[in-house]
Parts: sequence; C-alpha cells; structure tokens
Amino acid sequence: MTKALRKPATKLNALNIAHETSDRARDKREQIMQGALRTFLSNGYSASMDAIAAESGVAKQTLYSYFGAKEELFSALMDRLLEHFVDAGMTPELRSLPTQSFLRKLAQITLSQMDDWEYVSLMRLVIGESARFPELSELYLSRLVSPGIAKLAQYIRENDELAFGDPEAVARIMHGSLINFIIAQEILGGKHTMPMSRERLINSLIDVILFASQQSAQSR
Amino acid sequence: MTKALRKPATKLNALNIAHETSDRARDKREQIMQGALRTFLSNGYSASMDAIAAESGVAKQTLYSYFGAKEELFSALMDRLLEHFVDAGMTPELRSLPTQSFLRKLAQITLSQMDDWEYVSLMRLVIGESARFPELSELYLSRLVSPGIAKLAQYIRENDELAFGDPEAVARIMHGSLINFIIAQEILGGKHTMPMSRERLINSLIDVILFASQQSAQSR
DNA sequence: CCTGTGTTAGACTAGCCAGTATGATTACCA
DNA sequence: TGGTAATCATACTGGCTAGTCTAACACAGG
Repeated sequence: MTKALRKPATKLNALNIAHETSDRARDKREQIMQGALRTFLSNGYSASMDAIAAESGVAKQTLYSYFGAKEELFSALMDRLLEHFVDAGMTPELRSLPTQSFLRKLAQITLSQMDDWEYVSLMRLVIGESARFPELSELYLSRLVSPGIAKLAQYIRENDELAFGDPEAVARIMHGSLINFIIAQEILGGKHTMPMSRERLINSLIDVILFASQQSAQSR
Repeated sequence: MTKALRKPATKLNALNIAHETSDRARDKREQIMQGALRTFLSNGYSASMDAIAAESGVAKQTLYSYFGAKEELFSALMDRLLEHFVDAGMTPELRSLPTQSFLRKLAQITLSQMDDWEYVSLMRLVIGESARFPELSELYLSRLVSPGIAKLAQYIRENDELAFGDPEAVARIMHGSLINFIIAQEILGGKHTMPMSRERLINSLIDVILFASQQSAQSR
C-alpha cells in the first residue's frame, strides 16, 4: 500500500523535510489525521485536500509538510485505521464460555460494529475503492478478515461440541452471513427497507450451527 | 432514483428535445448506453463524459441530446441494468428438484455471478456509491436482494424437509454467506490472497442447512 | 438538386482539484 | 529579548470536468 505511488514526485517540496518528532509535531500530525479520517470516511478518496485542511483546522501547506501527497496521507490513514480495528474479538475469557454463549457473544460483537460509523464507512470505502486501491483491499483482508476467519475456524476445530468436516468453510459461512448483514442493513440502507433485528439473525445462525453440529456428530 | 437531480437545470439545451423514436434514434441510444455502461462499471461514477463519448464512439453533443445530464444517463443505465439482472434463479423446474439438489443448484447459480464482470462491477458500484446515491442502493435491494431472499424463505417454509423456526432469517444466512463470498473473493481479491473453491463453500453450506433442519425437525 | 434533421469535431466557459509559492504571523528556546 | 522553525492565509499553476456553442458534414425525402 504505502509504496503504491502512481505518479513520480514532480518536484521536491522545500518544506517537506522530516519534522523532529517533538510533542508539537506529534500533536499536529494527530490533528491532521483526525480531520483527514473524518473527511475521507465521509466523502471517499475524492475528498479534496482543501476540505481536509479545513476539517483539520490546519493550513494546506501544513498538510503537505507532514504528508508529501494525498495518496501518502490516505495510505498512512488506512494503515493506522486497520491497525486500530485489528480483530477485537476472541479474547481468552470469551473462549472459556460454553459453546452457545461463545457463538452468541462473538456474533453480537461482530454485529455491534454496525453501530461504529467509522467501521461501516471503512467497509464502504474499501469496497468502493477496491478497483483504484487493490492494495487497500488486500490489507483489509489480511489484517481483519483472514485472521478472524482463521481464529473462528480453529475454535471450531478444537471444540468437541462442534464437529464439521470443513471448519474453514463453516467459519466463512458464519462470518460471511454476519458481514453481509452489516452491508445490507447499514451500508445499503436495508434497515429501512427490509428491516430485521440482529437477534433474529443471531438466533437462527446459532440454531443452524449447533443443530448441524449435533447432527454431524451423530452421523459419524 | 430517476428524479434525484441535485442541481437545478442551468439552461435549456437547444438540442435536448425528444427525438422521434425512429429506428435510428433507438440504435444511437443503445450504442450510447453500451459505451456508458462499460465506462461507468470500469471507472465508477467519476467516469468523465468525454470518456463515455469516446467509448461509445459518439460525439459528446450527441450524448447530451439523448441524456440531458450525467446523472440522468447514470440513472437510466442503472435502472436498465438492475432490470436485466432481475432475479435469475428460482425457475419452476428448479423448484421441482429434490431439496439437496435444489439448494446446490441455487448456490451454484448465485456464485456463478462471480464470473459475470458486469455483475461484480455493479455490486462494487452500488456499495461504493451508496453514500452519494442512496436511491441506487434502495433500488438494488428492492429489485434484487429482497425478492431473492423472499423466494428462498418461501421455499424453506413450504418444503417439508426443511423445518426452521425463522425461514426469513435462515434465507438471509444462506444468501448472505454466498454474497459475501463473492465480495471477498472477487471484489476484494480474496481469490488470490485467501483462496477457497466455490464447491467447498457450497458443500459446507448445504451440510449445515440440511443437518440443522433434520435436527430441528427431531426436536419438535 | 434542395432542405431539414441528426451528427460530428473542436473550441470554449466556469469551476474544481493537487500541489507549489510567498510573505506574514506565531510559538518556542536560548 | 532575539532568532529560528513551524504555521498561517492566500494566491497561483496546470490540468481536468460538466455542460454549451458553433460550424461543418451526412443523408433522408420531395
């Protein structure tokens, strides 16, 4: 991602020299990233640098003294944001719950991301810009999706109450149905036009998984 | 969608008068829509009218004589494209298959949309532009998603071999896990970074559903 | 052959955008 | 207090875009 500059730098910006990492510089940098984050998540990559400067409460030149180009700022931002969201769930205390409670809690945590405007906007951005920024999609998959599925698959594999021939695929089914619920309800506005409570989806998902597992176990 | 013009028309374009619906006019219109479709699906809504004119092999002025503004062209295009994709599956002959074959076939048809560049690009576009064009998302849900889920739910409800407390939610789980597979593998490039065959997903999905149903039936 | 309708290429306006330049103002540190 | 580096507001360059305009061209039917 970070190295994916499309255009060769035109000229050297005299002010674009590394700031000493003073407290002040760190604060400014943070201030810029906060504003840029809001602006990008609201308007997509097409957000203008003027708008970002205004939203950050900073002069445009200051933007360019911290980040040499728009794409550089965007990359740094996405890197950090993805880092921040890195796989919240699957804590040890969660793993120690009984199977059904574990699955319910995990599903609830996943769907609670619907309430996080930043997360929903990030998903929209990643999918929408996936043609222009394939590296961003890749980062998203490798940092968030892949580890999440892998951990769930491992849980399934190690849990005696869950017996499936292909834990990886079952993990994808569970994860996918939840993520798609977020996309449909929150991003595409389905919560208005085809509403359904989270609990209904979660209940059915747990029923399906637990029932299927018992059946699968019997047939061994 | 069609009425969602943001800016009041600036001035009347002298040439923008309804063409008589001659063969010639219909052909030109079709030619334009073909080119515009390719361009929008490749570059998103930010595709330029010059690019569309070039891709259509038509003068820019001709564009504006058939479609008064960019947004109008876009709307007409999306309307038609969604119409074209309207719920392919669930034919009578499909319904007459034994349950397992039906589910497998339905899943295969759904996932075969991964091979359709137009469909994949449309999904990316609908999600990516959902902030700018909420009417488009709404149209997408009401024309494609909602009917698909409703029909599947009804099938589940009417099929004696499938006993679920909440057919609607189960339909969403099935549909969602398939759609999200398309998004992850095809749009986000997961087929390269976290590959998995369609058959593996489909097999597990069918196992889960059928096993769960049997268990659910026993517990009644 | 002429006339009207549709189409064409290209120039043009007005506005937005990334990135640069400049000169004034501020905050910090010695 | 004086000097230096950061920040500020503002204006500019060059390029792109939606939409308009003009004048030339193609071709139909009378």
